[in-house]
Amino acid sequence: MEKTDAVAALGALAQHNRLDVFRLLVQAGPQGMPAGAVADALELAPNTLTFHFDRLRMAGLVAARRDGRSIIYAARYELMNALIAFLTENCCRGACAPAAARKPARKSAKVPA
Amino acid sequence: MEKTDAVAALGALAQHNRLDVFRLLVQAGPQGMPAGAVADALELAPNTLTFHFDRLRMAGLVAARRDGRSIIYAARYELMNALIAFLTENCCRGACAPAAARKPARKSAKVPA
DNA sequence: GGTGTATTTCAATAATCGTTGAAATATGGA
DNA sequence: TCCATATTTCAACGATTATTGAAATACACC
Repeated sequence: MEKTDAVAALGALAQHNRLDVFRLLVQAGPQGMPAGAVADALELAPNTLTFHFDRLRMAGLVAARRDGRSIIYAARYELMNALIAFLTENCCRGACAPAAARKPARKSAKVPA
Repeated sequence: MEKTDAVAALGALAQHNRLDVFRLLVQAGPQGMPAGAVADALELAPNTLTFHFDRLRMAGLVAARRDGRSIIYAARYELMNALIAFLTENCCRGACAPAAARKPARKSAKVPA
């Protein structure tokens, strides 16, 4: 991951509403959630939410697909893991060794339900 | 870690110069680096650097101590690890299980040199 | 085609952010 | 005390950000 991408991802997450949105999607799992459901859950105006979705999407943290009238947003775990790897990979000049100990989250996973 | 703290930490890292500063300190290890050395390494004006140090410090990502005329800044690995834990701990409703697999970086470590 | 729902676009606004320059403060040494 | 170095404070500026309201677009159903 490039530094510019990391700054973009960090900036996208560095806002209360967007962090809420992202964590909601992270918890929703790979199948994602319709925009309207996110709006209801977080009590955000639909246009405000579009603005935040855009920023998350441009940072690569979220993917969108249409399903009928709804647009389904889903977290992109790959990018979250890349960001975490970027933050830890140059740690301590080897004085502490967390990067190797970390296993990235699977890109996608079977949903229990 | 509270959401507000996470937003503060993410916001502190979401800027090119600050991300450079933080990563430089992360790589410098627990003993830290004088402000002037950081300014030289990144070619930043001293007052600009103070501004960024302040933001990193207020976010808890960096600690400062005086040594003679210099002020030594050091990364706070504990907070970096707390942030990573916060981002991953609610992941996927258990669909992927990265949080348990991650070991935090040690708070401080002996420096090889 | 027409209606209702879901989401996005656009324009406007206040608030915050990053950088600069000049001046101030703090420390160590002669 | 006086001087040089290291860092911080302050005021100002243009740029970006988050939110709002009104209008537009996209789709499904009748």
